[in-house]
Amino acid sequence: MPKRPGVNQDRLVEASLELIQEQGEQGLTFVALAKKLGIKPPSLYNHVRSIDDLKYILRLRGLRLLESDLKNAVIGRSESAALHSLCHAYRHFAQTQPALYRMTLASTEHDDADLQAAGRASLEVLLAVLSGYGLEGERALHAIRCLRSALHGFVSLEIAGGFAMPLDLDDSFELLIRQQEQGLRELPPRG
Amino acid sequence: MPKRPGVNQDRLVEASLELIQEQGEQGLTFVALAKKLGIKPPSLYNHVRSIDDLKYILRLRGLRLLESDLKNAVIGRSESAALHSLCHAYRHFAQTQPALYRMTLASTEHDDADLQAAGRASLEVLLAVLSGYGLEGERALHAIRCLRSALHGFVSLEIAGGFAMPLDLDDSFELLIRQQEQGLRELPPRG
DNA sequence: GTCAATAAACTATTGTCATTAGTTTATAAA
DNA sequence: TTTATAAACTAATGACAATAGTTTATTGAC
Repeated sequence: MPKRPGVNQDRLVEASLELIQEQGEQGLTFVALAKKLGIKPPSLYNHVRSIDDLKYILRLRGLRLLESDLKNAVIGRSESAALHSLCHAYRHFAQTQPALYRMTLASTEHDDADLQAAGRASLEVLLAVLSGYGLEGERALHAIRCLRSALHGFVSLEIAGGFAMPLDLDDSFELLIRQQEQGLRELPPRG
Repeated sequence: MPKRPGVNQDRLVEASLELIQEQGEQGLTFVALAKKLGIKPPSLYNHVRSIDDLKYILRLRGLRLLESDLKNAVIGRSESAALHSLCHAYRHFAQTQPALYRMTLASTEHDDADLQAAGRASLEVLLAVLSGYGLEGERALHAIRCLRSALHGFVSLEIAGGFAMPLDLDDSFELLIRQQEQGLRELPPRG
């Protein structure tokens, strides 16, 4: 029973993604969004509860897109091939949608169940890859934290312009992957 | 020739740090800041050019504090001891001043020379530690990028609440350090 | 086809910001 | 004591999110 089939939440999210793609997260305002959709700002409240609600929706969307990309990257691959493909997919996601990536990883008090579930889904993909290295249980979870840290750290520094030295970024990233793989093959002893 | 020795830029920065410590970056407004200082918002423009200018100043302050902490952490230490101490200092900084850490690493179009210099200073500390591992030149720079990525990734995920699994974070961080050290001792071959 | 229900748009308004312009005040030096 | 000026002030503007209340268009029942 849709009454006026103009704007719906999907179109709203789509337009929001375009906005942050063009102007970054700070370009995402109800004024700009309404203009892009051809309606007045207050009408947006028929589709989202608030601008924070909209950002939450985008965050969730980002997490799910990322998980989808990661899953596609490892399909039909295992061990080293899977790891490399996954790492490149992760970086590619952040490079092509930097604003969405930033929002996805933004901290929030809104620790929602859906949000956690979406995050856990990506974790499952990593776990599957690590099982190919014979890692399971707590050891695997600790290892995943290290891998996630390296990936997130690299791509967030990269899209923030944090790597200033005139040195090939692809080379650095390849080294990072090799180091991670080495860390998985021979988990260093305590000490 | 100070005319009215009330608020100056140092007190302003100090109050700003308290504000973001208490309420996060979004709690940093000229209204709140002026109230904390006992003046009216427009008076703040006698000490900073804009709120973005203030955030730039805080970013710079954060970078310099971080560098100072890192430097102190490695003084009188070398190789493994230096690396461990440095990593823990890095994490400690982010844990105790999460909002400032977040701002420090925030992306900016304001790619200022002072900002770059401050960032490079921390890099020098890392370089000094790596030289103890026999790493120099481009190899050292690539290795630094990996180390920075791991550190930044871990602490930013940690302060964002990104590690949801019920698993000791200190243990994960220790593993991360050991993996990084292993990566430095035996730089993995290409392929 | 008419009409009631309602989703989705609208107008008008409020409150919170950052920011600017112009004015007053207090201090330091002459 | 006077003067220059840094640093406060008042008043106002414009962007934004958000709310209240109103209108409009479409759907579905009759």
